[in-house]
Amino acid sequence: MYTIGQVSEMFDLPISTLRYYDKEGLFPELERSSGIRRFGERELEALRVIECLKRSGLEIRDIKQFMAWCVEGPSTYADRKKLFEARREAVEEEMVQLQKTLDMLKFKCWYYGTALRDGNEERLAAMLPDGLPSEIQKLYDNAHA
Amino acid sequence: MYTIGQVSEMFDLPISTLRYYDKEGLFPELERSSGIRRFGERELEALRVIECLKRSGLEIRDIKQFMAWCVEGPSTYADRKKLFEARREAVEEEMVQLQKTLDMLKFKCWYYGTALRDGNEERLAAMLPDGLPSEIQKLYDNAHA
DNA sequence: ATAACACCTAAACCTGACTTTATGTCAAGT
DNA sequence: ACTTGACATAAAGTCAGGTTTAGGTGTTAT
Repeated sequence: MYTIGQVSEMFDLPISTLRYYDKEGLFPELERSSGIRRFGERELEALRVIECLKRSGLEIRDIKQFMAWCVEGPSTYADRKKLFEARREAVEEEMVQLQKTLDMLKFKCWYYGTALRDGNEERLAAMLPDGLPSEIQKLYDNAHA
Repeated sequence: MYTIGQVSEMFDLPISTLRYYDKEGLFPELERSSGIRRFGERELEALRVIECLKRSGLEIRDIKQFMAWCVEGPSTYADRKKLFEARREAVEEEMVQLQKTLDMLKFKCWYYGTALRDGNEERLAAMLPDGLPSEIQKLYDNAHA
């Protein structure tokens, strides 16, 4: 069992954040001894899941719902599975978007590298929108698709 | 040249958001005729860049800085290039994180699919942390790395 | 015994990115 | 003339996700 300070160190999260999560119901079975929170393996696993669901874009209130399902037992397995499937789809879509973003950024890196060497954007302006070197053209097209 | 309403439709952004961007200095050379904003090709390209930089995680105030550099001219090519290189690194790192997140989500999908078929988590508990089917073990390990 | 720590709560505060509200201008259609 | 619709502004409001503050408890080191 760990104190809030130890968990804070382990997960590199401010103590205030852990207390906030607790207040929001993210550790529904957290134990206390004379007022002091005692974090067990259950709460550590909860934190791993919280970080995962947060990165997937889920809001705190929905993470709370998930934690409530965990307490409720086997009758909620289907709900929990559906939640993870939905998050999986959301993250896959997000990665597609990020790949486009990345292509735009790579294009802009090339663009300003070229502008810097040329000292102006005149040659570049003449190449747009489809007279670019083929590797660069791919980035440009993908980013603007 | 387009009105704010036309741009709102083209980019599927609320008019209020476009006015907010303008107020924040994201269209530093935006023209007006008798008080009415006239968006030109310059502003449309600015909006494309804004969406890209926002998806990369950049804040409005830093996007404003970039737009100011664009007005300043060729002397800021190096700054602009550095900005895009930094965003590129940030997005690449974000994709690594998202891939881990995705592996965790896939693992949880499998986990709850199995729990649902079993009706409980007992068999699963016995498999953790390293007696999982090898495909699943990979997801689990990567997610927890 | 007193100071230093680590913990506790409730409530106020903060930030970023918008959105809403209240009010007003102006051109076009009936 | 008057209503409608698109535009404008300034200022206030909203929301998520924390963080900070103010005040208190309980154990340990000097």
